[in-house]
Amino acid sequence: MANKPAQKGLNERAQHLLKVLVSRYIEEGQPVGSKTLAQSANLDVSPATIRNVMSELEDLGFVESPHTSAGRVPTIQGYRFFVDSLIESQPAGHQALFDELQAQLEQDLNTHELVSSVSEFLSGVTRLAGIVTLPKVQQIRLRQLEFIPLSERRILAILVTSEDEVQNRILDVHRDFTIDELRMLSSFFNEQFSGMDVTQVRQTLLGQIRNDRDHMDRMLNVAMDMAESLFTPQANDEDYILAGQSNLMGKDKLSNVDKLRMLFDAFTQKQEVLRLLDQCINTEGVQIFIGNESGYQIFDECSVVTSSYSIAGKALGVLGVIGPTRMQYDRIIPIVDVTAKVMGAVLNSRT
Amino acid sequence: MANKPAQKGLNERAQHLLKVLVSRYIEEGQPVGSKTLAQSANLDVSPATIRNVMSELEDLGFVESPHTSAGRVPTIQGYRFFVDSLIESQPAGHQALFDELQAQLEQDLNTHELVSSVSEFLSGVTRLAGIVTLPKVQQIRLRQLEFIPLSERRILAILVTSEDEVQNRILDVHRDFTIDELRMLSSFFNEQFSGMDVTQVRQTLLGQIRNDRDHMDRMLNVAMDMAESLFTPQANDEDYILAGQSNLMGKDKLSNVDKLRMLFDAFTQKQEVLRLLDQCINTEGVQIFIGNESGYQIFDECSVVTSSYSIAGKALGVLGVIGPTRMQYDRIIPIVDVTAKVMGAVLNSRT
DNA sequence: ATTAGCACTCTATATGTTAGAGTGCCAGTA
DNA sequence: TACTGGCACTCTAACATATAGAGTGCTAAT
Repeated sequence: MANKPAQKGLNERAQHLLKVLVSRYIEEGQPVGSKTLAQSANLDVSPATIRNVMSELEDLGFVESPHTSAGRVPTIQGYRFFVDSLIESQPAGHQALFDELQAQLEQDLNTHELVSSVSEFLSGVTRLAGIVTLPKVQQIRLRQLEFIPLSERRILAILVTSEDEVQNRILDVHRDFTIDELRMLSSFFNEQFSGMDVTQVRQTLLGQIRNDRDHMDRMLNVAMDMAESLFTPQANDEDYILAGQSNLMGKDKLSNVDKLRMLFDAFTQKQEVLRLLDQCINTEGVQIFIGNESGYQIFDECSVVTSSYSIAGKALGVLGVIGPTRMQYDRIIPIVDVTAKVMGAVLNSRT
Repeated sequence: MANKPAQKGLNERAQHLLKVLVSRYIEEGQPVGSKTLAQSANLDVSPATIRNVMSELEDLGFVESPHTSAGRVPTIQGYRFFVDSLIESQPAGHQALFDELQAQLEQDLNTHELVSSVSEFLSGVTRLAGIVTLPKVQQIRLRQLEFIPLSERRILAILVTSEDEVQNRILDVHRDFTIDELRMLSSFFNEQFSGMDVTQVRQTLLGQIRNDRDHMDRMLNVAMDMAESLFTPQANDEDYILAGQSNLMGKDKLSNVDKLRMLFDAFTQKQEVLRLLDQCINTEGVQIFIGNESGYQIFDECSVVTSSYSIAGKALGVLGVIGPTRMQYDRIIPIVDVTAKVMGAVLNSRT
């Protein structure tokens, strides 16, 4: 009566055993046998019974055996079930650590430094690779815009954002501008758009163009053209900062040179990694990709644990850690979770 | 009469044999035995004779034996002698490659992109890690300087250099400045210093301060203060761009995980690597560090081949490759050499 | 449903054995 | 004196073989 199959033919005992098995394997890195398991799980059953259960679990695809006499190892599906249903995350015991992080971040850092700090924090605490994307520029507010003439037909545009971050872009334009003209332009922009976030600016611009472009004077028309190229998102908006990648060296499966090399190359190329991270940005809470679940071959032997960080409810970027599939999920998950929250809080407080 | 000891007791035949031995070892990666060597060197002597010579070479510290029956391997001293006296560098056969490089660099790249391109070129052609320092800012000419007020007591200074490179620095100042004041300041600076290189600017400033600071009006005094913090070299002047570090993975001795990991960490920390590179900047021609010669433990199993690149005779930075001690010096050395020259030429042509 | 018992499988480890490569030295030769 | 052939010696890498231990799956008994 009590031991009815709980879900998908996995009764409570089987779940408990799976949990203990995965935990032990994560700790030891060795296949777990029936005898060991019988001792670890406080179940008062014999190894033979365990063996029967293991056989079930193997049929269902949660564990597998490297070879005949070698105990069992969790499969990706096994990890997945473990992470989804069996884990009880320690509600972040490391309060002191996070206080320290927060204190550090509240110093006068620019965005780049802040992102680096967080990435290094993640890598340091987890002893894995930490990764943090730069905040999406579109969602950052414009504070100031200035133009400086460089040479004939080249203008340097300087955007100062609410984060004290400065961006430079060189514009190639169709004709010369006098200094006065440039001054007019910049004060026009500053009056109109200062304080708006970049997406808003873009939308406003597009709206104006549609409505009454014909009625505007030539000067304004020029301004519109400029602004368009200025507020078009640029490739370098999409970037991340990685820390502690060397932590991945010599980690069981990853000690395979070729695998590791492909992974490191992917970190340098960035696009593939970015595509994966982009998938996470609009997801609430912690997201986990185990092994090939991500769909990217490079991460075959890896797991990626991410969470998005946000300001005023708007997700600005993604952070997380990358490590071997055999990682301490129960410890890592709350760390990533809380780190994202701390980062969001710090970003919010400096608005 | 002909076979007199040439130098340090190394007669011509011994030198020839050392050369063949090192070449073969670089190619094959296997200890070279007397029989093999007797065949490879066209000397018409028996293996027994070779053995006698090897014994000498071993006494002198040019070769060593991993174990009793394993042939000989060059020592660091052996490589050194090989590189200094025995090598005949192929005078850069790869003309086509360099033409391609030059063409690529002559596109409209900013400094950062240019440096990256060169680093990737080096890594691609040599299949080792390429490294290129950013040009020392001090030796770059100032083109334009602008100030933008950010908030009370904070001013954004923008330096545009002759390379179309833009640098931002935020200045914390003691009092507020009106926009007009800032305008005055910037036009003053531009009149005085535009076209000078940053070192010159600094020197001029120091001179003026010494001479007649008291006689200047308050405004100029302020300007001087600003300029001082503005033209003080900053830490980020010292930086490099590394490419193809993953090429170092799985390279004989470097397959040792711990060694490789230390090396990768050093690349991330940068300071140690930078200190080594800095030593090279004022050296004419190609410089080579073999194994522990560099004095840095991290490079124990590595060789570093560098050359400085310069503009109008002034060395601006250093480029080179990093690889295992067992690298094809005869091929690598001219590549590094010519690359430095091409880079210098390109930088020169865009003045 | 659970278990003890047993035969079976597979790995990891140790132990030999052997072939080959290479050396160093000695005595002979030009 | 400079070279060489010959030989005993050493060491490694590769292969074969044996053994202990871990763990399984099945069966028959509870």
